[in-house]
Formats: sequence, structure tokens, C-alpha cells
Amino acid sequence: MRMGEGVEWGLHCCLTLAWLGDDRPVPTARLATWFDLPPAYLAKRLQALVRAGVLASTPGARGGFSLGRPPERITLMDVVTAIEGTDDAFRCTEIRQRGEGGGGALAREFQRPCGVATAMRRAELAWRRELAGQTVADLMAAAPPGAADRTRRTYARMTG
Amino acid sequence: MRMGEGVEWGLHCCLTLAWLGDDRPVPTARLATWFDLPPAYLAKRLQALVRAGVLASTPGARGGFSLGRPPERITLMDVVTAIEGTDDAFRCTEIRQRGEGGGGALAREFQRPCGVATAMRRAELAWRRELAGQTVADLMAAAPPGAADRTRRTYARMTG
DNA sequence: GATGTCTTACTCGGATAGCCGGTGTCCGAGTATGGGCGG
DNA sequence: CCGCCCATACTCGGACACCGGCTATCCGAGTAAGACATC
Repeated sequence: MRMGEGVEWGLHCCLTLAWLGDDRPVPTARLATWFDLPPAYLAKRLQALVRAGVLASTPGARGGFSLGRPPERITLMDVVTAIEGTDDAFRCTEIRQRGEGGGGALAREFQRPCGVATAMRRAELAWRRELAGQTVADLMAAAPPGAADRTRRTYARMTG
Repeated sequence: MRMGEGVEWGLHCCLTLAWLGDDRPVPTARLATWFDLPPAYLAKRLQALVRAGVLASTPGARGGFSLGRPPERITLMDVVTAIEGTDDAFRCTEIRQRGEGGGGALAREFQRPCGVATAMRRAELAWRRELAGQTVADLMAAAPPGAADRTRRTYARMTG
């Protein structure tokens, strides 16, 4: 079970955009060179974040991406679901009903949800709850002091 | 992010073996027809559970698979890690160090773990803790009454 | 009847192929900025 | 000086190729139980 790289990209991009503030949008190419990522593929992931409302995109010249909400209202769950989708990692295919093992059971029992799926879902809910409890602002607060200044300085040197 | 089907298979197989008790091992082919699964591929997953000590395999005639431990000591975490591996779903590739964005930071900062990775890891630990807190015995207790008897009867009719 | 051997049934492990989704790239369409041109 | 038009820069969305991992299958080797033959 592996999560796509896009989640790491998206989180770091959100964090960087939060450091810079949204005085000016940041184009895809700049974020790509910032983290040394393939520009076209990164753009696909950022567009997914826009569709979820996490980021906002301003088209045209001097355009680019900026935060769609203040950092306190962007949870890690928002970023993960925007990029990875809303499906659970564990998907119950109802194998309990298939084959000869399922033939012996009454149809009434299958109206109740599968116990295995319920147990797995409980664990995923704990995961989601933890992700929903942390925001981009929390990431900023946990970063070492001076990170905001250094980010802005480095960005100014790049764009200058 | 999707989890392999093998986890669902393994959990249901463990549950079925727990219902039947370990008076006699169950061969792969019987479990495959029980759930209507491809026998050779199912065998691969069961072998992974054997390597983890969750199941025990008895070779030779009248051989098959049985539980390696009592159901109270088999957690869902054991089954998941045996089949899916021990790697975290989120893997930090340290993109914070790459590109021009990382160039401006001091090398000393990178000795501290990445804040994004730490946050994601916290959520995965909650997931793992929840999985480790539920055992196969708990699944048996949560099942509707009479499931054990029906499983044994259906199995006896199959093998008879 | 006891012992050794043979057949059978099953697991084990590796090799191999197909397939799906994530990864990565490219191109055309749409849009806003800024400069240039004409009135 | 004002207004219109165009070039530019960027996003958006889709189409396409590539690759790794999951899915799936097959086969030979090893092992234990039961049947059989032999003494």
C-alpha cells in the first residue's frame, strides 16, 4: 500500500505558498524548480488541489497558484483527499458472499455490513481524524524559527 | 492509495480458520473454492502469513493451513503488515532538500525530521494503533450468533 | 504381523505473463497582463 | 492623451507513452500420510 508522491508535493507547495503569503500568485514552473519536480506533472496535482478549493489559480500573465483559504482552514485531510481521492484504502469486495462458503449463509445476514470491512473502516477513520486535526498553520508553527524569512528571501533571490 | 485484495482474503481466511478450530489443517484449494478465489495466488498470500507466524502450514498429505496462534493473539495489524509489508503508505522523499528552495536552508536544519513527514506519520500511527487493538477474536465476537456453527456445517458438507 | 517402500496429496519457492494505475510529457484552447499602435 | 489591438505568459484540460507493482498462472522440488508389498 503506497500513497502517491503528489501528496508530499502538494503539502510542501501549500506550506511554501503559506510562507510567501498570497500577495502574488506563484506559477507552476517556479514551484517546480523550487522543489526540482517535473513541471507538467506537478501542474496536474495543483489543479486537483484547485478543484478541491485548497488552492486558487489565477490565469493569464503574472498568474499562478495561491492558497484558496487561510492556512488554519486547510487540513492535511483536505490535501490528501484532493490528490488521492476519497476512496478508502481497504475496499470490501464482499468475498464472504461468494463461493461455497457464502452459500450456506442466509441472505438476511448479508444485509448487515461485513465485520472485516467494519473493523478496517474503524482504523481508517482514526487515520482520517488525525489528518483532519492538523492544518497547514500547525505545520508552520512546528517549523524551526526563521523558516518564513528564509523562504521569502530565497524566493526573492530566485525571482529577482 | 489502495490496499491490495490480499488483506481482505487473509482476514477472511483467518476468520474462517478460527471458526473451524485447528483440529485439522485446511488446504489452499478448499479455501479458494470457499471464497471463489484463484488458488495459486491465494497460496502466495497465505505463505506470507506463514512467514509472519500468523498461520502455520503443515506439508504433506492431509496438510494445509491452520492458525499459528490463538485468535486473541492475532491482530489485524499482523495480517496487514504480513501481506502489505511494513513500509509506511506515505514516504518522505525529502523534496524539501532538493531544488533551489532547499539551497537556501542550512544543512543543520535537515538533521531534524521533515515536519510534513512527521505529521503524516502521526496519522499512520493512529491507523496502526487501531489495527493493533483489534484481534481476530474480536471479529468472531462481533459476528452474528450462529456463524461458527454454520461455518462448520457448511465446511463439513463440502468435505463430506 | 512388522517393516520398508511406493503412491498420493499437499506445500513451498521461483519463474513468468498480463494488466492496471501512477508517473511523466506534450499540445491546443482559454484568459489576463502589459506594451504598442492609431486616433 | 485616450482607447483599441496584439503579443506574451500563464492556466486549463485532454491525449498519449512509460513503467512499476499488483494480479494471476504454472511448474518442479520437497515432505508427510496412507496404502501396498515383502519378509
